[in-house]
Amino acid sequence: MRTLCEEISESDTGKEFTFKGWVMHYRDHGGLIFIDLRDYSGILQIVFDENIDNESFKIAKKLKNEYVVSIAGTVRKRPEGTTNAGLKTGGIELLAKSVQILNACETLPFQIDEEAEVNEFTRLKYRYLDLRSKRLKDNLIFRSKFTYLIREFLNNKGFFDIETPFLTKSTPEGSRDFLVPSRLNHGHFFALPQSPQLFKQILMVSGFERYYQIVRCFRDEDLRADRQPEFTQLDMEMSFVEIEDVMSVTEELFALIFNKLLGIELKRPFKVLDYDEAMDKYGSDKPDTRFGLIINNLTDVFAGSQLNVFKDNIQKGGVVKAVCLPDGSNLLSRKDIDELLSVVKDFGAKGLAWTKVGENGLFEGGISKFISDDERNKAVARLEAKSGDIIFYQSDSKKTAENVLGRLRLYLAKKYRLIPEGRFDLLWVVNFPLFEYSEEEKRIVSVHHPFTSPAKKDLGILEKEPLSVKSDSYDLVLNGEEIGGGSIRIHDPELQGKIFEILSISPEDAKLKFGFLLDALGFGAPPHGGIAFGVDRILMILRNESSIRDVIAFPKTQKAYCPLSDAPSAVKDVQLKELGIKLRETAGKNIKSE
RNA sequence: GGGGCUGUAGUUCAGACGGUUAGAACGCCGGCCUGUCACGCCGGAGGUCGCGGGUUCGAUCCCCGUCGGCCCCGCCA
Repeated sequence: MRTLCEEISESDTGKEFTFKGWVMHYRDHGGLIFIDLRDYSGILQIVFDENIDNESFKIAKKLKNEYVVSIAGTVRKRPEGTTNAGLKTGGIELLAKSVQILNACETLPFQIDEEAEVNEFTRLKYRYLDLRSKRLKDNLIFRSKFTYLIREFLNNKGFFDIETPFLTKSTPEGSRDFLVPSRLNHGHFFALPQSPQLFKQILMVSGFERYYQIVRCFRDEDLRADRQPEFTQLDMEMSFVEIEDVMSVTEELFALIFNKLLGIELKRPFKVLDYDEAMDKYGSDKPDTRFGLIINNLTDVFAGSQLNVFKDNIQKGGVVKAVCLPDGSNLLSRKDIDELLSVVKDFGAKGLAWTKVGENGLFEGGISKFISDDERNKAVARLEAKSGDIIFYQSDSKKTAENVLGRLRLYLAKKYRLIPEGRFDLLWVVNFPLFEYSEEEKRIVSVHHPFTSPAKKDLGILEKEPLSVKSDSYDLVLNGEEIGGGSIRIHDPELQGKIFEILSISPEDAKLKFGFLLDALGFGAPPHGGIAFGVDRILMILRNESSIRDVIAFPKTQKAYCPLSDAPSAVKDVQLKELGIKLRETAGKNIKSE
């Protein structure tokens, strides 16, 4: 019978127990040895005393860090003055009566729970050791509780957990597919799903009405701190619903998660921001609303500006927008301001105009001498600027000005620590455009995906003004990260056909690529809609981590390589032969073995 | 595809104008220690300075290339 380290307490004093786990710390005092024993529940101090049990004491002498042991003994209160407030079991200890070494451990490539940050490649190579650390272990246990809570909630709400294929069809829109060659159909390939989108819609046609899945998705794109080639989505779909129904279930779910896992009561309903307003005020479709630095439009104020960069741009139809950094005069030296210029140039800005706000709201430095009293008073009023602030201006196309200022406000907030810690800002962004024009492809493309329903009110202008059409889609944003998105889908094959037409996807192509969904829509598809959440990203934010790698058990490096398993790797020629595959000459250069 | 930072002992980091034997801390090995908890004290081992080439009398340091790691842009419906 085995007991866990943190299962016992002072009330167990005098009782005998057996513990099994790892030697976390080893402190040899000559005639007395302490070890901190770690199991998945926590830590317990064990004492070996040569005068009390010489047999086990001799074995204890051989123990080293991370040895696996089984130790039996008696629980006792620690002598006065030797308790450890830092440990949950710090008031007690186990006096060992017998000990058995279950397994030894080689010298560690890095210290577990070491405060200094160990090179991530080494940590990934020995991931099993890194996962012994409290931080990563707690993250994964949290993840398990998180997914359990979701399943419990959705099952109670009448959702069915239904699996969809991993070996599926490559689809043209969206991200690059991971391909899997078919041995039985040479020259044909499966694709791993970017998401179960088409299948969950088909499940609605089948009449399940409420579906969910916590499912792996695959996208062969470049990696980032918040992007892995395989990641986990909470995928949901419902029949006979409107936007409000999807939002309502989502909000209830998130309220539950925050309440049960973080002890935080979320305010409901969540804030809802129009896409246009998000772009206008935050320069982003995933605004971080934890801090100010709101972008303001000053185009009307500077319509008659004597500053040519402002005047000419406005005449061309551009905008002048600005953010005000409170106390910026103190925070930034002249050199800092100069450095900001190169920062915003990286963001795509042509320049960076600025003014300091001095006494009585008068402007100093930068472009102040080109600004009239009237322009200044209006700008100060609109930005609610106070003396000591700095105002940064962008005069450019609406798109560029908003993008630059949106990124500038994030940059400034991070650099000058304006983001309050421990705060969670959840909000919806709605009324996205249905389409946008792709310069690269020289055609109209979907902002969300081609099955997203246009907003009812815009159906009349669908063909005349497609770029003005809004969609019935919604994104959920947490602390400036997009953590989920979804839409009401098109369930009318005729409307779906029109959308493909606008996207310049021919009926033949549409049939080839999505034919099975289009067929299904023709057999009594109910109105339906859904949403999908990035599980890893949510966990990253809830756990206050800076990378999703820290909430994934076995993540990959930025080159999509797994140092633990050495994947991907070359395969034997016979394997390729079976698949009917011959490598191109250029592919051979990087092959290391076999 | 592009930009930035980076690679020195098992780990985290120093290092020098280009010049004897490349240092520290932690870890590891050995010894001492009965109340520690990142125990302490004494001693010891441990280095292809990522890899390849070049310049040089001499390169860990300078130059070129290459491989890897992290962050970002593009990309990610």
